[in-house]
Amino acid sequence: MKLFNTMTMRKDEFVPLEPGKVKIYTCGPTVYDYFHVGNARPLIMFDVLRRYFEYRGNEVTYVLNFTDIDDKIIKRANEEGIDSSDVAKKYISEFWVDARNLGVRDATIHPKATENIGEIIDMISKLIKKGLAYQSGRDVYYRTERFADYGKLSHQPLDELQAGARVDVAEIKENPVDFALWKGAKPDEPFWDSPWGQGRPGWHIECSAMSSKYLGDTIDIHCGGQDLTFPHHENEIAQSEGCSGKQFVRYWLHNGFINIDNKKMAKSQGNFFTVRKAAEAYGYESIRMFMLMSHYRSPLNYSGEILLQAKSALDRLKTARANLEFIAANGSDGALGDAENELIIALPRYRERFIEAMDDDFNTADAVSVIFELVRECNTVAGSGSPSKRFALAAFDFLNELGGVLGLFYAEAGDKDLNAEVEALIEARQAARKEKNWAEADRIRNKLGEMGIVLEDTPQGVKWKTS
RNA sequence: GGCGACAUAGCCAAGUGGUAAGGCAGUGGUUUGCAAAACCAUCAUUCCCCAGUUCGAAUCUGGGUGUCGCCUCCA
Repeated sequence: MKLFNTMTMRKDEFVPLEPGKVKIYTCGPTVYDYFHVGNARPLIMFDVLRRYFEYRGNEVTYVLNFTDIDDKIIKRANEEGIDSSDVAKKYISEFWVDARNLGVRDATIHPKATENIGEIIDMISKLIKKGLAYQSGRDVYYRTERFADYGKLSHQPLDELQAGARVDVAEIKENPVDFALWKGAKPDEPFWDSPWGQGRPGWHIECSAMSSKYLGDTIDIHCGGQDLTFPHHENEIAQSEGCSGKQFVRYWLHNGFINIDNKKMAKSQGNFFTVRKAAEAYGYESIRMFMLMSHYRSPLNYSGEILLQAKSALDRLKTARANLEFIAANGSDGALGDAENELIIALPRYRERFIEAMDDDFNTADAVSVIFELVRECNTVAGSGSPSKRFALAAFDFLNELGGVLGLFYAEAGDKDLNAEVEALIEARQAARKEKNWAEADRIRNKLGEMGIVLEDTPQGVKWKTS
C-alpha cells in the first residue's frame, strides 16, 4: 500500500514497524462545541484507513485523543458560567452522538489530556533537563533553535519562520518561534500542580505525551488536518524526538479542507455547518458518502446541492443492497442461473480492483466507483428472469464486504421499523390491487407516502423503505 | 516575503505517458395498471491558456492566468 507522506512529499510504500501491526494516532477534537463538517473529514477518512488496514488483516491500534483543557474551553466555560470540565464533558458526549451516527468506529483508545497530566509533566521535565526547554516566569517554553530538525515536516526553514513570525514577541520567550509547553494559571483558571507552579499543559505537548504513552516512542502513522502540519505536528516532532531521540512518526497523513464557496470552513471564520445541522437536512450517512466520493487530500466544497447529490448516490447503493436482501428472502429457491453464476465468478475481480484503488493512498473515490459498477451488474442480473436466493445472498454479502470497508450501510439512530399499522395498510393495498381497484390502491400508497413509507411493487412482492 | 496545493462535462469527481472511470442532474426508450426501483441508449474529439519534449500528453518540461491554504487558534 502506498500512502502520501507529508514528510517526504510523495507516496511512500507503507511498511509497518512490526509486521501485521499498525499504530495510528489521529489528533482529535478540542471539546468546546459541536464539531463541524470540516472536523468530520479526518474522523471519517482516517476511520476508513483504519478499517482498510483491518480488512487487509492487520491489527490496528488506533488512538484518537480529546483535548479537554484549552483556552477555548475555559473561554466557553466563563461565558456559560460553568466549570471548564463540564464544558468538556458535555461536548465529549455530543461528540459520541455525531461520530457514531457518522459510522465512525470508536478508536482503540480515546485518551484525555486531563487524565495524562503526570505523563505531560514528565515529558516537559525531560525536555528541560536536555536543554530543549526552559522555564520563564511560570511558563515553560520549547527552545526551538536547539532542535536541529525543526521545520522538517512543514519544509520551512527556522529563519524563515522567524522572519514571517507574526506572533507576539513576548519578552518572556527567548525566540518568537518558541512555543508553550506549560502555561502558568491565571486567576480563576483551572490548574494542576507542577514543578513550575500551578498551571496547565500547552496544546502540543498533550499529543506527544499521549502518543508515546499509548503507542510508544515510534508510531507508524500520525493523521490530522492540513492546518495542523504547522505548527502543531512540527512541534510534536520537536517534543517527541527531542525527548526520546528516536523517530516519532514514520508516515504523516494530512487531509485537505472542506470549503464553503472555496474558502476553508473554520469556526473562527464563522462559515461552518455543524455535523448535527447538516445531518438534520441530509442524513449522517450522506455526509460520509460526500467525503468518500472524493480523495481525502483534495479540497472539497461543501454545499447543499452537493450533499443532495451524495445522498442520491448513496440511495442508489442502498436501494441495490435492499433489493438484494429482499430477493435473498423472497427469490427463487433454484440453482444459480447462467448470468448469476457469471457474476459470482466475477466478484473476486471487483475485490481486486477495490483493493487496487485503496492501496493507492486509499483512493476512496475510485473504490466507490468500483462499487457502483458492481451495483449495476447486480441490478441487471437481479432484475431479469427469476433471481435466486443463493445469488442474491452472495451478492448482498459481497456488497456488504466492500461497503463495510468504507463504513457504509450502517443503521443510523432513528431508522424506522415496520409497524403494525403500516403492515395492515400494505395488505389492504395488495387486496385492492388484486381486485384491480387502482384508485383505492393508489390512495393507500399516497397515504403511506405521507407517513414516510415508499412502496415498490416487484416481481418478488411488495418492498417498502423509508423516504 | 517564505512554503505548498488545486484548475477535467450543467454539477460532483477519478485518472499522472497510450488515446477521458464513476456518481448526480437531463434526454430518448424498455419495464410497470399507474408509479417506484431498475435496465438500455445518449450526454467532454477533449482535460485553464501558450509553447516544448515524444510515434503518442489531461498526464512530462518551461512560461502564463485564476483560485485556495499554511507561516497566528484552526481538522
